[in-house]
This record gives sequence, structure tokens and C-alpha cells, in this order.
Amino acid sequence: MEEFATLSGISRPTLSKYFNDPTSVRASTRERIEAALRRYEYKPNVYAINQNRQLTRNIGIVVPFLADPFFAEVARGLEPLCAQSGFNPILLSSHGDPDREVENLESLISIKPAGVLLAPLGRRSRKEDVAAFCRDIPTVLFDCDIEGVGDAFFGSNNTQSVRLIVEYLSRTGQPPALFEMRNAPNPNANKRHAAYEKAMRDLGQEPMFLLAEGSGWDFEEVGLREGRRLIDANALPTDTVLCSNDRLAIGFLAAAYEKGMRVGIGHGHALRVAGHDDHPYAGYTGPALTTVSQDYDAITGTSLDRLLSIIEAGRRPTIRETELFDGTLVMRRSA
Amino acid sequence: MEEFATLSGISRPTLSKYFNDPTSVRASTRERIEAALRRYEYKPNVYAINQNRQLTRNIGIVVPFLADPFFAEVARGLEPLCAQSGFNPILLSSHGDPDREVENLESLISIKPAGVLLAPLGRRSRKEDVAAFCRDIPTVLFDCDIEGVGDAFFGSNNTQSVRLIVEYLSRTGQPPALFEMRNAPNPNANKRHAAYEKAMRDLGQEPMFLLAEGSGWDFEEVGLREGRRLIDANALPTDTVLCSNDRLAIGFLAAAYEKGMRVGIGHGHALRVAGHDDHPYAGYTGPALTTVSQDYDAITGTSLDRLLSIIEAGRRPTIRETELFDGTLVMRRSA
DNA sequence: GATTAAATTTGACGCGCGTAAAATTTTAGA
DNA sequence: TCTAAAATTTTACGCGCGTCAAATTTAATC
Repeated sequence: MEEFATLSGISRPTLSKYFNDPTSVRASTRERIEAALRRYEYKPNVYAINQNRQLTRNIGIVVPFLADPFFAEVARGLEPLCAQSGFNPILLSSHGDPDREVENLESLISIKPAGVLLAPLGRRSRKEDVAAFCRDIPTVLFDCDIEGVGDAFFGSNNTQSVRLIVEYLSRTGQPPALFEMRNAPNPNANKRHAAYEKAMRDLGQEPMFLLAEGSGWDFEEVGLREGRRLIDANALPTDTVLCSNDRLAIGFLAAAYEKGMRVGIGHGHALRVAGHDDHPYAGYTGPALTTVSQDYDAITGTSLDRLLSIIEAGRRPTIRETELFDGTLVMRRSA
Repeated sequence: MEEFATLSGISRPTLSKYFNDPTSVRASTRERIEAALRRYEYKPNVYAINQNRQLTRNIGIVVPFLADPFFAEVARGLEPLCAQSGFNPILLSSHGDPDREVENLESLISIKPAGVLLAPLGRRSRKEDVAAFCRDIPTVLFDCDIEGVGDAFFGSNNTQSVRLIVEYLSRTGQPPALFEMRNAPNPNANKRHAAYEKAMRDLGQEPMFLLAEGSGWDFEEVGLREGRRLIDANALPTDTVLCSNDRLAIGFLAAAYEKGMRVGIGHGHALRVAGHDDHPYAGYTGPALTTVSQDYDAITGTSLDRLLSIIEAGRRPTIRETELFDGTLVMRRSA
């Protein structure tokens, strides 16, 4: 940098200022720097920069399960947004493992991120460790809340979205039974359970639960296996099944197909199946899956905006902001 | 670190050595350091460490499309392997964009990785830029080759795997037509095209190609749209369709379902559909997809081993190693 | 053209650690 | 117990940059 400074005829501290924030130097100087930059192709050393900066421009993005296309899409949306704001996104996946989640957070600590966007594992998260991290680093939770942890939370309004699909299903046919895991790893499952129960009772219906055994994040496998079991046992109390999430639904649809049960609406169909989330693959199932989409652009966008505002403010907020975004009905062929 | 050195009664250079490689210090000293570590919870500063090290312990993992569960699984497998070897994996996705791919490589340069595992976009890659990167940084390509670029390449034996499924399909029914994109973004598509053609001719059959229009990595969408078109136009020259990859097959199956064509083997089925890759969702389609699995554990494992050996050797290999791993037939219900 | 504020330069220190060379201690082998 | 080899300590320098204070230059205002 010293060398580049003499070559370009700019003083080193000014260069340093430029790299920290190009707009902080006079326009004419910036021009000169950028011209020199094109000639000599100098690049600042990331490690030396961050060693002395109190605040790096790294933003950690931690998702529970990257192999889930859903979170892959989330990450894909978040990365360019970070970059546009001049931050460097660092994507980490917990792969469904609470220990890995804590490891991810710890490895983030060592790179001193300006802030972190965290979609926690949820119910299985090591809450104490996560909370400790959030006390040290500005963190915005999204997708799944851990109460009181982090500076803000943005997620889906499960109450609204589940009610939406329950009412749709009830209006167009038999009321739905809820197909869910007995011990779901994701906490949204709890909220959806409660929302379903409430929505059904408000409609004057008795809730019906189809409990799937299994653990882990292999939802499709659980949906397939337990779907087979339920169909074989003739255990469906109604011809309409609402799956707690689309991945379970994908498995359940596979089971129904295998068992020769025609899924869909109208004559000649034995079963209606709906999901929740509008998974990237929901449009390619047989039949295409009716579901509720989450407003993920809003959730991720708001989460990042909030995090950036906290970072810019330079101090942690006193009140923990929370907002839930409504879902939208996506009517396809399965229900 | 100075402070921690005096507190623990160990000299700073020895500590430095320990953090560089715990086995490089005497066992008794290591014990003392680790005991002190538990008492004072000191953590070295990542940036200061890497500033002066000629060789960081970062390994870049660049995949073409993380939203594809296939590469998500690859990444999931690779990460712990890196960590076990004492390296720090840094996962980047090119999101199907050649410019993004080059950006990823450039951002890797700035963190001076010890080596990089690169699954290139392939045909659309900016080959010059990628090649320039590979000259600077030890790089092992996998999944998709760019000739002469990188220190090694490990991938699938498309010739073998396509022949395998073509022969299987031909033996059990009508010979397959190949459903592929006219301008596929992934170069394995070319190899599969050639392999299909050769396999068919060797069987004394005329190759049949079903060309799908479209660009980008939305394979399911392309498969669905073009599948609809082909079925509507009655353009299938045989009752057996081999899709160039599973994601196309997933879309094609959705189209077949929509059009009421029963897919599967045996009586009452109008169509057989097979794929290639054994995609994570291949077991959950309706019907479950018959396909060829790639030996990804071998590919990723070998790639990492080779990269680590290059890093350890401290110099680039003179000959470019290449190995192709055979695929395995996965017989499910669709063909 | 004078005044003032803003931007830049100069000079200097320090961040937390890697790393090298020489001196010292510990360990292993006979 | 002695000796050579290995490990550790001491001492010291430097990495590439952030950052500060004071001096200087530039630009904007009147």
C-alpha cells in the first residue's frame, strides 16, 4: 500500500480512508485513486485491514439446513443484498445439528463480524450458547424465533397462513387433518400446530392430527414412510391432508402415488394434499402442490435492513423488534 | 497472546508453534498449554495469524449452484472432511452466473486460501479467468472439467453411467430417447449426449434426441415446460425417455403427471422415464425415479485428498491427474 | 483577493501475531 | 552419569494496515 501510494501520488492515510469508504474522499481524489487502481491493480490485504478495524464488514448468515432448497434460496437472495450494501456475506449451514450451530457461531466470533443473520435450528438449538453469542454480536433472527434472543426477529405469520389454508380447504371440501412430526425439529411446527387447532375450532371442527414418527431433517423420508403407514392403516380421518411443511408433503405425495391414491381436486380423486412454505419443488410434484407461500423477500429484506441499521447506529437497540409477515395462498392441483 | 504467555508460563513463540500445529510441541508442553487454555479461554486473532502466514489454512469450496440440493449435499459432505484435516472450509456458490464465479474466485484470492475445490459452471465459465486463478492457487476441479485447468480433475464416468442406463432401458423395453437441453449450461450434458449416442449405436439403435429450449439452471421448469410441449405435440418417438439429469426428469415427470400419462414399468403404463445423478429428491417423485447415481463420496473425497496432498507437498504437481468414477444403476419405479 | 472550512499530507505508533537466530533447557540414548 | 539431539526460551524484527495529531494544501464563500 505504501508502494501504491507513492506510485499513485496519494498519501497512504488517504488511500486507507478511500478503501474504508470511497465516498469519504473528494471526488477528484477518488478519480485519481481509481485511475491508479486500474493501472497498478493493487488490492488491500484483507487480514491486515481487519486486524486493526474495530468493526469488520463481514456479515454472517447462518441457516439451519442448506441442503434444504428453501434455505438455499434464502441465502441466494441475501448474498447480493449484503454485497450491495458493501458487506461481505459469510454463509454457514448448521446442517440440522445444534452443536454445529454453536460451532458456526463460534467460528464467526473469531472473524469479528459486524453482524449476523441467524435462522436458528429452533427447538433443538443450544439456547444458552446462542443467547450468549447474541449478547456479543449484533444479531437478527429470522425464520424461527427464540424468545428474547437477538436484537430483532422477522418471520412468517403462521397463525394467519395456516388459517388461510385451513379455511380454503374447509370451504372447498372436507376439513383437513394436520400431518406433522411428533417431535418436529423446527419450532414453526409448534406454531402451525396451534394455529391449525385454533382455525379448526373457529370453524366448528374438531382438529385431527396425523403424527409422524421420526427425527432429524429428512422430512421427505419421514413423509414418505409415515404416509405409507397411514395409508396402509387406513388411518386418514378425512380425505384432506394438510402437511406441516412442503417437504413432508412431497414425501406424503410420493406415498400416495405409490399406494395408487389419486391426489387432487374434483371427481376421480381420493385425496387432497396441501403443504406450507411454497418450497422450490412444490410446483413439480405430481400433482403440483397447493400450499401457502411465505413472504421471504420481505422477511430476509427486513432482517438485513434492520441489521444494517443496528450496525450503522453503532449501538444495540433497547427494544427487540418483531414482525410477522403474512403468507399467500398458492393454489395448484393437489388441493 | 503475550499476556496469555506470561499467565501460562509458556513462551510466546512456543504458543505460536502450538497454534500452528499442536503436535509440533512436546506432549508435556501441550498439556500445560491446554490446561492454561481451559483456565483463561484465550483465542488467537484470525486476522493477525493469517497476515503473516505465507499459507493460510483456508480451503475454498466453489460450487456452481447451491440451490441445487445436489451441490448442497456435496458441500455438506466436504465441510466436515476439511475440518477434520484441520482446514477451514469456505463455501461459495456461483448461482449459475459466470461473473459470480469469477467474483468468488477473486474474493478467495484476497483471503489467500491454501487451496480450492472448484466445481466450475463449465461451458459458460470464463475460462481464461478461471485458468488464471488456478495458476496462482492450488486448485482441484471436480464434477465438471475444464481441460488443462487446475491441478487435477475428478468426476463421473459419464460414458459408463449413460451406457449403463441406456443398456438397462433397452434390455427391459423400448430404447430410450434422450431428453436434454439444446443449450445446456452444464458441460456434463455434452458428454452424456455423446455417451448416449455411442451407446445407442453400439446397440444397433438410432439415437433419438428430444431437445428442450431454455437457458439457465431452472432445470425443473425447463423439464416441465418442454415436457408438456413434447407430450402435447405427440413428439415422443418411443415410450422411454432418458433425461440428461434428474432435475430435468423431475420436471418431465410433473408434465407427464399433468397430462395424465402413467409413468412406470409394466402393464398400464404409457411411459418410462429415467434420469441421471440420483438427485436427493429422486426417491420422492411420482413415481420414484429410476436413475444412475454418481459416486460422489469418491469424487469429493478423492478431490480433497488430492488437494491436501498438493498443499502438503508445498509445490504444484507436474502432471494433471484425472480420474472418472463409475456410476451405479438405481432402479426405482419410473423405468 | 481574503477568510474559513474541508480535505489531504506528514510523521509516527501500534495491532497481534509469524518467524528467525542464538542461548538455554530438557530429553533420550549409551 | 555423560553426551548429543530435540525442544524451548529469549530477543528482536517485520507484516500491512488503521488511526491519530499536527501541518499543509485545496476548495468554497464572500
